Amino acid sequence: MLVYGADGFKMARISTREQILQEADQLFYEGGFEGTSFADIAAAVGISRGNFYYHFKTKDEILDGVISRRMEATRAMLDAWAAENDSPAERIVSFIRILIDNRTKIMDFGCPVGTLSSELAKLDHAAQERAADIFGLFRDWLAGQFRALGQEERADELALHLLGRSQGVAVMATAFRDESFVRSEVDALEARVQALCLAPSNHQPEEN
Amino acid sequence: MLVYGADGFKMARISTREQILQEADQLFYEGGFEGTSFADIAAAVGISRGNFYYHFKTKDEILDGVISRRMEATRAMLDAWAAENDSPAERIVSFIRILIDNRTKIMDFGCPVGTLSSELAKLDHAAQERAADIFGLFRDWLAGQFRALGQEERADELALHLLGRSQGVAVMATAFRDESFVRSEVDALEARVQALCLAPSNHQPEEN
DNA sequence: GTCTATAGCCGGATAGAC
DNA sequence: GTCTATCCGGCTATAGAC
Repeated sequence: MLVYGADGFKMARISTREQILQEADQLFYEGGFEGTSFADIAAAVGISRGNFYYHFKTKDEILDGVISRRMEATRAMLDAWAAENDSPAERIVSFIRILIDNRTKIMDFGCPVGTLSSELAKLDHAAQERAADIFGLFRDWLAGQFRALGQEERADELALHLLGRSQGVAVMATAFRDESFVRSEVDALEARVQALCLAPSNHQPEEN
Repeated sequence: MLVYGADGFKMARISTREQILQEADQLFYEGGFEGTSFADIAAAVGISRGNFYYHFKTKDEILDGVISRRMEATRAMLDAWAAENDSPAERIVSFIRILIDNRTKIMDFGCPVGTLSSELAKLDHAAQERAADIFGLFRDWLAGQFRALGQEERADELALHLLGRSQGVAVMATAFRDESFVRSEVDALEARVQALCLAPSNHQPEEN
């Protein structure tokens, strides 16, 4: 399928399959997996439902593709954060800042990873584990940064804690549709990372 | 509808309406609102689908009833915690402990309040605000306890923080199906409350 | 690769007998 | 209050023409 630029001139060749995954990714985020129908995706892409099945046999196949796509995107984002920042503390702060950068969407739809994982858990869906693997990427990457900060022993614990904190922020921001809580928690988390920097060898006090 | 006890003798009269709400409450928690059909609820109650509509005209009406039911249950639980414990610190610890007491269900289905609120947000459902009001009950009650602990200024902030932490724990526990993280976070939160007790007048250090 | 047409099922919702 | 029977629409999925 050909996709034309805004000037109607420059054009890029994006495979229909890729376009389906792109739209499905967004729709699954904004409307949930169950809440999104084939018709919704087909309409967003601009193809017929019939054509759809040429590319994906079942809805689960699309979900699988969407999760793979998110895994790839996550890896790329983590690599970029590592490349853009020299210190592990700055890298961790890059992670924390996604809460600020994406606050509007988070208030409307929550965290893409957390909400998908929770929905699939309730559906008792086989792909729930794969969805949680996206959390695994963040967890391992964050643990690596904490190790580089000198937190050898507690690296994984700190990574899980930070992931959990960010999930809590996302859920509360969605529930109350309030961004002031996002900001105060982000400030507290950033202060925490700074404190770990200054005294890396033992347990750290934390303000919130 | 008559409900017989295990001995087949003693019996209690529970209205069908109440029984529907009871089953719907559990099914919405375990399978999600969208994931639960009228047929599911009717089967759980043991009535026909047709009979159903005598009690509730629409699915949204059931949701409304379930939320009201949860509000009532929450108020009763908060009152009980207040009655059972003399100190505000012990009351707050009662709240924290629900993560331990319900850990098995939380690992399977997450937090009933958080997951419902997130699902309704994605569905852009009118009842999302009412679902968040359940959080509001916890928020206000916790803030009251923090005020009693001498945290006049930061009472609401601390309440929101604690609510968010518990939501983060629930999401991570569901994603990784791991309860060790639940325990370590609960320990950290309890220690935090103790610290607030000992030095109530200023910002508190926190271990996690 | 893309379309139209359609099968077959299941969802919410209604009518009316008992 | 409870039932059976039924409508209608949307859903996933398939068949086959172009």
